[in-house]
Formats: sequence, C-alpha cells, structure tokens
Amino acid sequence: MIRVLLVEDDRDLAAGVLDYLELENMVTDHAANGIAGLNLIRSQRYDVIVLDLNLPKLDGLKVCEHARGEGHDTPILMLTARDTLEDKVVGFAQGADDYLVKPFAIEELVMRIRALANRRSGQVTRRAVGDLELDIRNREVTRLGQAVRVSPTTFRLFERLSRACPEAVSREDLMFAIWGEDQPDSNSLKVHVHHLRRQLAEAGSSVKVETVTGLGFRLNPDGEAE
Amino acid sequence: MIRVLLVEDDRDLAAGVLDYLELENMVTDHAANGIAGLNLIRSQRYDVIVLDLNLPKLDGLKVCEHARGEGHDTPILMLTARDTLEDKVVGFAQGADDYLVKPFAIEELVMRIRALANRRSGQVTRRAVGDLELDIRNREVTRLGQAVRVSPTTFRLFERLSRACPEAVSREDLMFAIWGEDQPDSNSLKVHVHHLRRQLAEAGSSVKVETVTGLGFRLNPDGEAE
DNA sequence: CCCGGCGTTAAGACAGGGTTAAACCGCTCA
DNA sequence: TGAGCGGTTTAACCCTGTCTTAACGCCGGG
Repeated sequence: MIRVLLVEDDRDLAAGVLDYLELENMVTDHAANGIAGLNLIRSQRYDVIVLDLNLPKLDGLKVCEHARGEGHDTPILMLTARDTLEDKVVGFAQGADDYLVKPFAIEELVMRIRALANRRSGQVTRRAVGDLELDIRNREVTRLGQAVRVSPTTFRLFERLSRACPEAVSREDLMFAIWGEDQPDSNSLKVHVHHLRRQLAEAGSSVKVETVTGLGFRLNPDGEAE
Repeated sequence: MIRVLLVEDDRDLAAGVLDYLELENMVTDHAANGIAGLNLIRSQRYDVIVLDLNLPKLDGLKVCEHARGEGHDTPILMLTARDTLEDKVVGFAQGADDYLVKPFAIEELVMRIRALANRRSGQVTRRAVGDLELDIRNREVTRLGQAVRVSPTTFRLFERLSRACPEAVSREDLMFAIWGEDQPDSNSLKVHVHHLRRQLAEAGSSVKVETVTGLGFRLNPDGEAE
C-alpha cells in the first residue's frame, strides 16, 4: 500500500488526482496550501509527496526546503506549470526527486509515484512475487512459509528480477546488479539463471524465469503463457 | 544503469566528464566530432545523448536534426558556450530535450542526465499500430492480448516501421535501424520483410506492410487500399 | 524480349541460450 | 593441516531458432 500526500491548491485538479490514486489502491491525503502540507508532512508518514510549485501561503520550493531541513527524506515529486530549466534546477537543488510539468497524463503521475515509492522501498525488506516472498534484509526466499534455499548470488539475481517484475531486465543490468564493477568474463550468468530456475521449480513455485531473446530475462509470477 | 553518449571536441573537458559519469555508474561512449557521434547514435543504443553545439565536421544542431530525422528519439542534452535565446529556440526546435550552458557544474550535468533518463524510463514503452500493440521494453508484439511471435531482427524492423507509421521508411533507414554500421550485403532485408508479413498475416492482424517502389516500405494499420 | 525491382523459398552457417561437469576458492572443523 | 563442503567460475558441449545467402519466379516498362 502506498501512502501519498498531495499538496495542490487547484481543487478540481486535486479531486481528480485523488480519485484516480484511490482507484489505484493508494491511500491519499490532501492539503490545499503550503502550510497545511508542511504540517501533514510533520505529523504523518508518507511514501511519496506530490507537491505543486505554486501554492498559497508557502510555495512548493519552500515546503520542500523545510521538509528536507527537518530531516524528512520522503521522495518528493514536484508539479509545476512552469517549464523553465531554472525552476527544475532549483527544484532538484531543494531536494525534489522528480518533476512533472502540467498538464500531465494522470497515468504518468501514477507511474512516477510508483517508481518513487519503489525506489524508497529498497529500505522495505519484504517483497512478494507470485507465490513467493523475499526478505531482502535476511536474504531469504519463502513459499507458503517454507524456506526456499538460494545461494547469495542466486538471491541477488532473483532480487533484481523481482524488482523489475514483470518487466524484463537486460543481461548487462543483471550482471551489474550481481557483480557490480568487475564481472566474471564467462557464462556465469547463464549458470546462475539455470540454478535459479531449478531452485524455483524444486520449491514448486509458480514463478518462472522467462528469457527475452537478445535482451535478458523476466519474471513471470504465475507461470502462465504470455 | 544509464548509457550516455558524449559528443564533445574538447578532449580535456570530455575526459573529465567521462571520468565523473563513470564514477556515477554510467556507461559512456565518446565521439570528438559530429560525424563520429552520428555514427555511434546510429549503431548503439543510449539513454541520453550529450551533444556539444560547436563540433568539427558536423555541428550539434545538424547531428540532432539528422538523428531525429532518422527516427532516434533518445533524449538529447545540448551543451553550448553560447547563451542567446535564439540558440535555445533553434536547439529545442531541432529536437533537443534540455540545455546546459558552459561553463557548468558537473553535478548539474549529472542531475540533468538522470532526469532525462528517468523521464524516458517513466515514459510509456508501448505503442499501438492498428490492432497490434508493441512493447518496446520487453520486445514483444501482442494482438488482442495474444503474443505474436517475432524474432529480434523482425522486431527491430517492425519497431522502426511503426515509429514512422503511416509514413514510409527508406531501405537505408531500415537497414540502419536494424543493423547499424555493418550491414549484410545481400537481400536480407527482403527476407525479413517477408518474414514480418507472414507473421502478421498468421496472427490475423489487419496491419499490412506495403511496398513503396523505389523507396522502401510503409505500415498500413488497417490494410485498406490507399 | 530483356532487364530491374521485388517476392519467395530453401539450405547452410551461425549465435544465443541451456546444460553439465569439473576445477576452483574460501571456510570450517576434526 | 588437510579433508570436506557449499558456493562460484570456467569450459565444453548440444540444441534450437534465427540470419544470411543464393537461386529462382513474377511482373511491368523500356
């Protein structure tokens, strides 16, 4: 569940966005001016804050600045009608994590909110994929409460794939996720993918590792044909 | 992982930037003149292109113009010593996505590169043509939810055609889109067009590949006579 | 009637991916 | 200290689907 705070003074726009976000199973709060927004930021816990730049009482940049200054590290997405580069730069400098220029497609906003929430959820230690659950902190994978044995390398591979799921991840990205800078020069990745597949199959999981020819691999949570 | 192409003739500046970008885990290529840059754009895949305006052989604007003309939609960040409004306007008109005036802080460049790369990755990677949908990220084509099997090369061909649809694309452009620099010397393109046609027909799609004699090919979404 | 452009087909070369086993490495524990 | 062990890397091999090549068929225009 994603908690979103929207700070936006245009009531109509705000109402539309809130409706849509709630349809997407997000929990939303709303503030119509900067001061109210800042108070909510201080008192509640959010996964993402969507902040209009032009706000009554205290503008978006100031809100951003204050929030960061007070130690809040919740991802902030700036919303603005202005499109000048200066604003962008100032926005980023003030600690915004993303930017969206009005008018925007609501789907894009949702997508970016999800992206920001996920980025942060690197700190969240559990994630579900199909019938599997992976505990990132403890490097464990479980299915129906049963532990699935995976080696460290295989775990890193699975973690990266699950993060992108159901999108595909390129070989290069996978290599980087597993080994970082200096990577083995042979077909180690193939072997680990093979191990992962075998381990998932042995655990009886519905999750399948699919190959996208010429690109890389993808996790299919239900193992259904595409 | 972000792939960056830097086209810049000042060797010192380029070296500094490249070092820094690599420290930031970006994968970089470098070209010291416009022609070389354009060739790399044609043959490689980048997430962001950083383009100096003043370049030997072919200036930045021309490179930008050619790249866009050939259907590349990679975000381009223009780098320039000039700061006149006209330059910005011309740059944006030519298809640049962002602008940075020399001298600049390297951190700012990094910030903007990230912003451009994210904007793109947040961007929808699906495209519709007639009754087909193609998912560029996952390299797959679907019709009514059913996957249409296409080989990597056929996909590249289809992707390029769909990008121009309903305009025609010349043989040359198609060859570049599929093979980049070194292209096969025989009638491979004909064969792949044939494959594509057969696969579309087998999938029952209304989309037809039409021949423009002496020029190249064109996608007709509805298969109606012209 | 020949030529050039395009479409079609089949065969062989090739590459990408899958699989396996053995070597290797660091660790623990007798 | 050296045997055992789990994990990782390497290298070789196979298989399958894809790409390229080359040859041929078709058609319209000069």
